[in-house]
Amino acid sequence: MQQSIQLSVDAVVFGYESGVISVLLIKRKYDPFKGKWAIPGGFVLNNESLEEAVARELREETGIEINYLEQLYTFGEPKRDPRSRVVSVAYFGLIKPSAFKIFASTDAEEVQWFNIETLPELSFDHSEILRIAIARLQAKITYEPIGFELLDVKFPFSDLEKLYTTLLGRPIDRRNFRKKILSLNVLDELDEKFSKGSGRPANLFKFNNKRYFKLKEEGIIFDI
Amino acid sequence: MQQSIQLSVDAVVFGYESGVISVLLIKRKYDPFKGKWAIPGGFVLNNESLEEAVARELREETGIEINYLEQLYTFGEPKRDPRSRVVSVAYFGLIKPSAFKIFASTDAEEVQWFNIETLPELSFDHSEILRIAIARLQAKITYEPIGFELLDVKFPFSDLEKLYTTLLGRPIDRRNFRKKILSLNVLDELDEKFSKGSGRPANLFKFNNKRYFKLKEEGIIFDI
DNA sequence: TATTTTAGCGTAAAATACACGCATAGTATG
DNA sequence: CATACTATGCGTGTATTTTACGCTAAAATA
Repeated sequence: MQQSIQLSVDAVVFGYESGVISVLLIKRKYDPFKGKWAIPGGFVLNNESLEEAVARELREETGIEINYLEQLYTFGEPKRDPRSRVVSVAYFGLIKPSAFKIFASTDAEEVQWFNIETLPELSFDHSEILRIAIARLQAKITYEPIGFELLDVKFPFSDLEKLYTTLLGRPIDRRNFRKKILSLNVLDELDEKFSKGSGRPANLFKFNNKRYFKLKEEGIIFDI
Repeated sequence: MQQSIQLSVDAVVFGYESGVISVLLIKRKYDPFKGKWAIPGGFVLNNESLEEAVARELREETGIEINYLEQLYTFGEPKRDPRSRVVSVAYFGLIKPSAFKIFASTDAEEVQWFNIETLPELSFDHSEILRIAIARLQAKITYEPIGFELLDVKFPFSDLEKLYTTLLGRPIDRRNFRKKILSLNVLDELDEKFSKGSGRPANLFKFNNKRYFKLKEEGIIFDI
């Protein structure tokens, strides 16, 4: 018997801006689930790798170019797509929403960032995919430094702190957090001050790419 | 253009016995790579889930029944199969080799346990798959208790210790290891002694299933 | 009975995590 | 221009965990 399974890829892209974690969704232009929100994605072409496929679909549907997407999980329940058997390899990425202008095209009627606290109803099993992606994101910050992809190039320390409190969903001791992060030696302190309104102006920091990515590869486990 | 991609599953099954970690491989009966060793696996049927497919292939080719296989990674490079485009979802499992009698059938001409230190040349990109699986196994023991699946029901503490030294590839302090593991409260000490040759006989332990699986779900991180 | 072998307990030192006080450098206000 | 206010950033003591390692116990073997 001939196998008749189709293969797709999906991209869960998270963004962070001033205390809010959001995810990029598209409104589907065609059936099934026409007019409903979904994770960007689509079918893999015969001669492209999975990574090429997911980067292409993301670019086509949302306008976002992302250079690093990590494989999340492969979803293959026989009935997950009402049309036919579709197995989907989900990917996972982080960006600064401000760094890209999003625009809908091809299969997407609309593109929008959604706060992960207030998600709309989703197509297919995309709620499940998103649930797993959010769990991965939260697990990730306990074994990898995160921030480079989500923060501006230059940022005050409090931005990083806020990112972590948001991701962890609980307050952290500012003083101990600072000590721990600085001891990792992945931040370079700049000679620039930054002030937003009242309060003592903060020094700006930037990630030291080399040490940052070295640390990520080593997979440092650090409890916050 | 019609998509023409085939979907397969592969199962990397690790076993442990007296200081040796091994992996289950089959010798391929048909081309491509006829007569070469490979990870067990095969094509997904139209109406079965990925988990059902991998369990079935493993049973058919090797005789092993395994109830828990964890998804490892999906491999989708266009040229990984010389015949046509085949994307494969790889799974990962642990068993006690002694608990099953292996026998080759269907696509397998032979089945055999191989010490992971002395692997033969493998078919397709299976060396790459195995490399990733071994890395996962080694990472896993630092954040999850492992042993239940790999040891006998009743075992002396030194068996667990030996398993860990083997997996970690380095010696560990026996006294501290014992304290750490016992403090997890997943072992029940039995009133049975066990002696293999000279030396003081050891008490036997067994895993307390309930607490063991509870701990696994919580995903305890413990440095050895 | 002495020796060898493996099991298993305890304790001190070092490292790390945790809690929290307070000076500092700006802005806002009367 | 003094005073309050706000957020940054440094330091220090204490609890907890990790690490190192000494030593006794129980059995097989010589």
